[in-house]
Amino acid sequence: MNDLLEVLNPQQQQAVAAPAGPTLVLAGPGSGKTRVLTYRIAYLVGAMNVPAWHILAVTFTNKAARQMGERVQKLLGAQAEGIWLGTFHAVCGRILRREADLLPVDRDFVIFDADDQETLMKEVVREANLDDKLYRPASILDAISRAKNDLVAAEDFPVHNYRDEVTRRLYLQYQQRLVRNNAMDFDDMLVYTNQILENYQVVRETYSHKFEHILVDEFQDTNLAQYAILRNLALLHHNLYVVGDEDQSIYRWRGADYRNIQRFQTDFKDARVILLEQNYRSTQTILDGAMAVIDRNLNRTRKKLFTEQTRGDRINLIVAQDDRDEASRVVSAIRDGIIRERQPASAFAVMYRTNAQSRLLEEAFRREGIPYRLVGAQRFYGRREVKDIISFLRLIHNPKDEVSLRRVINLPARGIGDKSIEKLAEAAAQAGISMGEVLLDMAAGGTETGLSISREGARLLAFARMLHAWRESSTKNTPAILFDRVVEDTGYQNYIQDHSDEGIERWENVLELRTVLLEYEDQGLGAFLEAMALVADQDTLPEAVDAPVMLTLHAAKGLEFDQVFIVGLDEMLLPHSRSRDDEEALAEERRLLYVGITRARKRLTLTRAQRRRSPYGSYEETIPSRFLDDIPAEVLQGSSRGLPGRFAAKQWDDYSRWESPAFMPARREAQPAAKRFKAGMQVRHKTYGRGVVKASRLEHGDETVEVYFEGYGLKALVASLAGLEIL
DNA sequence: GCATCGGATTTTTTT
DNA sequence: AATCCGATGC
Repeated sequence: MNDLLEVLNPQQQQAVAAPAGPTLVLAGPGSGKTRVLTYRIAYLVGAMNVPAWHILAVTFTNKAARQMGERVQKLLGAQAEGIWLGTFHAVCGRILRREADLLPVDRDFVIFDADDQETLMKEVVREANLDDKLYRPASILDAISRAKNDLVAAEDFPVHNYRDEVTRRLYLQYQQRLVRNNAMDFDDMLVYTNQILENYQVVRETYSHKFEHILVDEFQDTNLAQYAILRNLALLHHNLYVVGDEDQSIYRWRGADYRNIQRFQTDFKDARVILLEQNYRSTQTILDGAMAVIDRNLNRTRKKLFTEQTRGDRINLIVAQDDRDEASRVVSAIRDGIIRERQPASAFAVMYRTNAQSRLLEEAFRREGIPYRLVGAQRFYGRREVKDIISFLRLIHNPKDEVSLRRVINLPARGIGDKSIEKLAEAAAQAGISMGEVLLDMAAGGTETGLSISREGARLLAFARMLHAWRESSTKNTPAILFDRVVEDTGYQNYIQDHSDEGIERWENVLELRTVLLEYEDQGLGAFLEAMALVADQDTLPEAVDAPVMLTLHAAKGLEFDQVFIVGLDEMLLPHSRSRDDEEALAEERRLLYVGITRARKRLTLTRAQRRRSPYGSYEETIPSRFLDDIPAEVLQGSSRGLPGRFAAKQWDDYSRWESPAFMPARREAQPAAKRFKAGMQVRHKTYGRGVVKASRLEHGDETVEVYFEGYGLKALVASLAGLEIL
């Protein structure tokens, strides 16, 4: 055990070997957080003799869970047997299946993903005779989700205006529908788990007795529901060990509340607090840039990140002509790194704010013939054909799943249209059972509903018999055999293979799904479906592939790369336009950039484009991200910040409301009426040193000077900002 | 019941 | 630009 501690610095040792009791580890980026967590687990088992099955470790993403699992396995081997380690949702799923008797749904409940939720909500809205333009299902669901994250039940939904009143009604309806579908959504998993812990003393005691030690990663991203669960689980032993960094809280929109860190310290007065500040990842230059960005945020504990590494290269700034140019410059920089500098391709990562930004990058990579890895985005599991097949399987597993039933009952087209489906729905309503159950009843020869006599009944009956046969098959055969039957019986291959390239790709996806299914031969269909619902972010490519990675800033959390490119440092993108009038949201955008910057080990490149194709149509001029202003010139190199556009009078008017007041002063006053510089002048710049003016022009009410600096090359500088000294 | 066409509508991040 | 929705015609 002692050699375990030897490789750690004093703070890490203190954290790993902390005595039992509530503990809060505030860990800056790259401070060895995951290491501390895994070693802590090893320490509990090895030094404190805690059996692994008394330990619960919770993470946010599957990626993090997998990573931690592997490391713990390596440290402990067989001793790790029995530990509960997984995402919040996976852990809750496990508890809920075990305690299903206490739920309004049965053990075979399915988990509705965002698509399913929207389908269901659309129906609820329509049923309520409301306009789905006015009450957009997505936005209603958003409100409901927020309520659930705050543990607010439908009955308690606060009503301040008419819209709230409507939302409340829809919330109530939606919950009812979920139960009727024997389903729950992601948020329900947390809400239900907390409910049974709160309401049933036996359950609470069982689990809080079982989990002597609870460890939580990314604690700053917990929402109230998650916090409540943790508190209930830790009730008996109080051994809640949480690791987090408020500066990396980036899931506010999902209900995360970094104030849980403060809440924790209030609820557990005796909590030990340990600070990890030494960074083992990045160069000091990168850390300086990161701190300069994050220090602008208020209400936080200021941390001083330091490293023993060298200063390293400056942060590179590329200002591209337009977004396409931006993508190709990033890709050619990566190509140079791979070819000229002989860096492994997987040392590079490109990060962006929105998934949509990956498209141009993909195209650029393809133009250069460089293979790449795309994390998340147009997810494999989101593909239509994949969802189709999963819907069949889900319906077989849980016939009450009406969303799946409606999706597949006429797929491929078998003459069952809206009319027939409505008849079926009516029959179900009258019999007081679900549509799927009506079908199964029909297949079994039941005449209870009298549906099978009518003309459309014949077609329904045919489908019903198929469903019935599949159900039989599912109890006797492995999931893969069932899968084959479904595909064959429905003629699904012919349906999607329309001889186009796309059709072939679709079919390949179906086959790919089958290979995933093979891994669940032993665990069964239920486990497969649960994994499908919860493992949506899974990368579809094996990690071993040596290729650059493209991913969102959100997906980048917890990862690190030698060379990081963050693209799109423009207003509207980063910070994103949606956060424009919300201080808190803006602070979160800043944290997002901070997370991105601190992923870099050796080199960091920030890029922006002067023009961008708007998602709507034509090109639009951009404004440089306000965050660029915060990075001190001493740590930057490359293009000028591309600032001229920012002060163009016209744009200023359009976008002035964008600027927070604190950033506005001084700069506008400095507009010169005439040129101060002309070609040939010797000047001095505080970063670049001595240079010769090549050209100067008045632009957008400011003076842009091109200066040639020894060792840096030609730079375009804005006179009012650059602080050029004429020699 | 189904296919096709045209018009309207796109609001970020993920378990 | 791309996708979704609805209306129309077969």
